[in-house]
Amino acid sequence: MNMKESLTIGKLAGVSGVNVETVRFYERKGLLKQPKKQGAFRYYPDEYIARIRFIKRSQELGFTLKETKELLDLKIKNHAKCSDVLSKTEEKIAEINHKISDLKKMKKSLEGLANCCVDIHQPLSDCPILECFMDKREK
Amino acid sequence: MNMKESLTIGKLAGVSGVNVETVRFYERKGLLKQPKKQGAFRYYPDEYIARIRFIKRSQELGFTLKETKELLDLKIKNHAKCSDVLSKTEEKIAEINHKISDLKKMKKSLEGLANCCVDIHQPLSDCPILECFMDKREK
DNA sequence: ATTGACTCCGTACCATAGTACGGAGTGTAT
DNA sequence: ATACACTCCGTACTATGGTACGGAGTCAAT
Repeated sequence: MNMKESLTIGKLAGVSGVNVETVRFYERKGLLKQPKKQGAFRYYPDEYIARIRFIKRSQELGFTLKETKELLDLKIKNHAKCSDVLSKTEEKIAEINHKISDLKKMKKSLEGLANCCVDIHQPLSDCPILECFMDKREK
Repeated sequence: MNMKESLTIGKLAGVSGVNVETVRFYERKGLLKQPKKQGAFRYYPDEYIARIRFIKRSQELGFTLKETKELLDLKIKNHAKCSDVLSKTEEKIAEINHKISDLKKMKKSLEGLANCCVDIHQPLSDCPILECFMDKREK
């Protein structure tokens, strides 16, 4: 086996930007499946890199490991179970839309604050971000 | 003091959707400041409700408590320190933009999956979401 | 064939974000 | 005035998401 091309756990962790122990942890949690061992060690296919990066980013976007696993498990195996996948997928899309919408509200609120810094004449509430998820009517 | 109108810790927690202990925890962490006690108990102004809700939602959007505190602390006290606030605010806005952009990528990827369920003739990769943060060129 | 870096695996530890507990005190309703 | 729910505070425990450790085994280069 050519050591330079094969992806051992250490190299996988290195290029994915995580710790070796984290890879093992994800395996235990079922987010990564352990590849068949060739001899005593495991060698990983390249797509594990994208998988690990997805996991990290998904967490930064507010999904737990459990939710991230659900996202990664969304795939069609046969068309019989398609409706299951479809409903779960649509649920996740709705959740994502809600996140995007709330992030946009936070952003607007922060932009208001920034404007106020630029233009001294802008009025500003004490802590503008506080109100960002409130309905216009409630303000 | 009129018990029905004053916001004790239990009522605050109740309407904010968190545990009493969580309110105390946030106080210890500096996310909420302890209001002056009237007698032996604390009574909270109404804006604490919005504050706690903001904290919860901010976490669901992938911000840690520390980052959430930074967001809540973004406010202008005097125009001298405006440039500090401005640069931090712009940093946060950039972070939010990045989140929105990645969530949109996830969403597109899931929409592709959903389409594939609807239209049996759509081609589909094994786990479409895996590639969602990749550059078009890399695919 | 030996060295040195790496893997394996179990287990223990860590930080973050809460949650629970329990005894003492307090507020208010009856 | 007494009952009862609620507050206060410190401390201990929990779940999630990792990190660290250590002894044994392995790979591949010299």
